[in-house]
Amino acid sequence: MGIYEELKARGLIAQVTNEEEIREMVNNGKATFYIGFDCTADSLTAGHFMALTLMKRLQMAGNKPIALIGGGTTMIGDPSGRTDMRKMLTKEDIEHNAECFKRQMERFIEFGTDKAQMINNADWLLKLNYVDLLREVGACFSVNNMLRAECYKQRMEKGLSFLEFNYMIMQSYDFYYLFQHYNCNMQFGGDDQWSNMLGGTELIRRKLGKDAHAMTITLLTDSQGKKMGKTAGNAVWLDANKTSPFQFYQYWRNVDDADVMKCIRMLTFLPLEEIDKMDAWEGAQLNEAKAILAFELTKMVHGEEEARKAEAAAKALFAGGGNTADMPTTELTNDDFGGGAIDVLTLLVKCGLAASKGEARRLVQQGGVTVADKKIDAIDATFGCENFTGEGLVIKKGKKVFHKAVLV
RNA sequence: GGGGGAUUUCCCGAGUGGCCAAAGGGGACAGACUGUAAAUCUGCUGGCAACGCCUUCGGUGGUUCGAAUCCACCAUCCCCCA
Repeated sequence: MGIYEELKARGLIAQVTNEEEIREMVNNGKATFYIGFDCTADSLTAGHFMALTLMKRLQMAGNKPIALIGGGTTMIGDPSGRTDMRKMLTKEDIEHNAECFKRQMERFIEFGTDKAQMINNADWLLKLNYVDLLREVGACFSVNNMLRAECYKQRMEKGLSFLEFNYMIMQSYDFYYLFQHYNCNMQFGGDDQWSNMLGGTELIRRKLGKDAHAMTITLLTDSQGKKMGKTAGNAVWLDANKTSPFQFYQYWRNVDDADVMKCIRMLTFLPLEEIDKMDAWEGAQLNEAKAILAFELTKMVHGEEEARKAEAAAKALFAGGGNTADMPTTELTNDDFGGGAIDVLTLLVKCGLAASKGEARRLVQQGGVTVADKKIDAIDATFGCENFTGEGLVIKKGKKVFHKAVLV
């Protein structure tokens, strides 16, 4: 089975410009493809992860990946799939973010002369001259067509600034540029990028009379149709400081039944035959599939050791037992124990388990707080400092949030 | 450039002088049930030294005993005409 068939079997392919030609290219390692990453934050997210795995898969099949850091396009802001305008980032922020992206990608994909390349589109986009650009590529775009593009649809109601309207042109220009200077003949991206990507192939055809290809990756959505990789509106980050390996593990450990197999298929590198066997699993057995998913992904992102730790921590917490070693910990000092003791509410706030004392109070009143295996039912409960020495005290908020407080 | 409309708590959205920390929904969080799942039901959702006090309804000033609500100016966005 060729890589193209494998991608298809994994459900990764959403749309392609020309299936026959693309299959031929990628299966024979003849593609030099790029995926763009706009640096809107200082860490990649679980959403980018799929693109990274795709890069890796294609690289393993002999194709040459180009990771394009969007130092230039981020200055504009992609309006695709958004209902509001992105916050404008400063140049300094963008450069900082680009650096962070670079470091994370390097850990994951092999870069080097004949391997993968990393390029920043700031190198050419920021130098563009407005009038020259208008004459060179502006003439090739039909505003009528652009307005019909799916990526602008949502914005026709709420308003679209001229700045963002130009995003498609910038992205198209990238492809045009890479095609000429890096022999890049294919672009990959999320399915929401389809119209932007077609802008590129169209530009190349018009300007150079040559064919370039585009393929989109199925967006990873849950059974409700929402994009995955977010918890409570916050992204699941690949940076261990922003989302700890344990939290990362837990995110995947807790996906819906309906989504596990899809995630395993799309995100892990487990052989397809193995996955096909797992397809028959149902009910509680899916719990095991979730553990596999979580372990595999944590291993890829944070390394095997961290993955084992996260797994062990999860087992210890949910299946009973002690291991508190890898639990998020708050260190308290004697100052926190004014009269030799600390009250629950303050403790919860100190540990970041509640944003305010009011919230802490609610948690306790609703029976959501357990300290050292005892449910706390009084909001005025206090704990003496002697409880926090040594191993410290384990605080449990709800069913899944564990935290440890120690006196130092 | 001219005319009209909008801006409310995490989000959507009611509220048009006191009864408003502000309806309703969504989301989040917690409880029950479970498999660390979903669905369902319940509670809860500004802060605090808490039957009270403080901060919030785009911004700044003003009218009033009293303003999310009225007035003025500013900002941002939308619609119509150019």
